[in-house]
Amino acid sequence: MADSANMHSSPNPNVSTDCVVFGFDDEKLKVLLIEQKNTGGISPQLALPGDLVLENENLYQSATRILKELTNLEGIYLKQFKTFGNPNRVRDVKDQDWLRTFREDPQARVITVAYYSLVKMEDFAPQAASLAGKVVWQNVDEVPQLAFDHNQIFNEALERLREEFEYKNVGYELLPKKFTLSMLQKLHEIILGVELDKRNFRKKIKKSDVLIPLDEKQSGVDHKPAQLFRYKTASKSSSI
Amino acid sequence: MADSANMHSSPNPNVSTDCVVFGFDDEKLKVLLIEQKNTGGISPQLALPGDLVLENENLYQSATRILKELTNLEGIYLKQFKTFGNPNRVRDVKDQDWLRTFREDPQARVITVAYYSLVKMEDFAPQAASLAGKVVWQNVDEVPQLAFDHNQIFNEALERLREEFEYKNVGYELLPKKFTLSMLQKLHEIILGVELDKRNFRKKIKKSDVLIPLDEKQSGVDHKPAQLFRYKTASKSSSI
DNA sequence: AATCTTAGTGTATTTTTTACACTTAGTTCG
DNA sequence: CGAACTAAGTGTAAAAAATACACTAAGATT
Repeated sequence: MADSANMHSSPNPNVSTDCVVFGFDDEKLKVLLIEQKNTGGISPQLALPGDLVLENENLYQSATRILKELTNLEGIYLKQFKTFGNPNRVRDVKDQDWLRTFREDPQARVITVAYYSLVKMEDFAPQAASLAGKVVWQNVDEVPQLAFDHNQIFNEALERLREEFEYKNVGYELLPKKFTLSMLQKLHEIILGVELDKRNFRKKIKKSDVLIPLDEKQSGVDHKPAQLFRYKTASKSSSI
Repeated sequence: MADSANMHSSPNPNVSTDCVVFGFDDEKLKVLLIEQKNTGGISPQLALPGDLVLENENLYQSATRILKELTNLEGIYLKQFKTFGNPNRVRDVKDQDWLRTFREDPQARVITVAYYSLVKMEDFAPQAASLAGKVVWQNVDEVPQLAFDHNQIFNEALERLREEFEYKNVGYELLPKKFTLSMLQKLHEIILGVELDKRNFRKKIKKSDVLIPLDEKQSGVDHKPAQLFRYKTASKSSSI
């Protein structure tokens, strides 16, 4: 089947993973993007962090490795949400291979498995590395045109993130280990774009029974420190 | 990076799609499986219908094409739900290549994009074709050991199907065009494994406002014919 | 005309969700 | 060291949603 173009090329597609990392501070929901290293004067294209899957890693390992390599972020729970595989989603784009360390087969299409995540921005300080010249936190409502079909991937990730917060009523493994109820509430407000009542929110969370109170309080704040919580680890095997 | 094994093999993975087609009659929820053509006497292995993605089709096209080729089912809405890519999920298995028309690179791993669907069994009559020797509707609570990691894929599909019915309260594009409220209720009961109250069910559906009553009634029944409905087509572009 | 089968409908009770305001613990500043 | 500041933490009443429950209606079959 199909002996196309160059000699040693197989028809097998390249497979990559892309990460849509959402970050929140006390104001806005943002998304982590990377920027090309040496832009020759012209406006640099932004993209989601992503790269090809290696031969001996599973998809989740690939996503975490690549995120670490490009942005130095580690210890983040990533959730697979969709695989994008239009035949021309990457192949057509000529001069944007800076986003991939190495196209195994430059003739072949690229199918990408997309993951998303959510982090508190102040707990993580991404640093550009490898092929990324720069990393930026971009407001989700001000995302410019991205490389490839990354706008589509981003949009679907945002949609899924919001669904996750509406149906299940908490963002499960998507948060740092320890957090306060106010942080959690703020998060819901930012993501869903609504204001919530403090007492009702706490009632609901309590009843849903997904949090465990820790023997520990917030520190380093100039007011009454809040109780810290963590999620009950249902610990879904996230290794595929 | 990795110049492994045989000469013309690239490290690019094979990519396939697998379909978990759920069927319901008035009793049970079933899943469509295929069986090897010429089993040499020994017990034949069952598997989900699936095969490699071709060079110039997108993933959704691939899934529908393969489903048609193997089981002759057509016009079914398929929903992508997860991609499975453990490095050894298929490579290790020796004698089961009957499930793939042609392994582009027999050395390389196989990453599979999984879809699920739901059909009313009487509206569709699957027929084995191509490499499938036989197709069977298997009760979801009596699924035997399947090829590869297909049990895992099946289990996750079932989980997702049930979630879909709990959170959104209807199975959107997953059903045939026209149906009665009793059919829809029966479906919910079968999928969720519970009994529902007729009046309350109708109240809820009515309020959720996802159905449109048609100018048409059921025919061919020996009792009062029921009103037919269809879904409001939000018509999500399902082409990727 | 009588019988059979599933369609189709309303109300009272319980549970869940919402709206709403004050006290408490710790920090900072004078 | 006390006063003032800041966010944490808590309960109750009203509204809305979910549940439990049983009969009449329409068409087909005898």
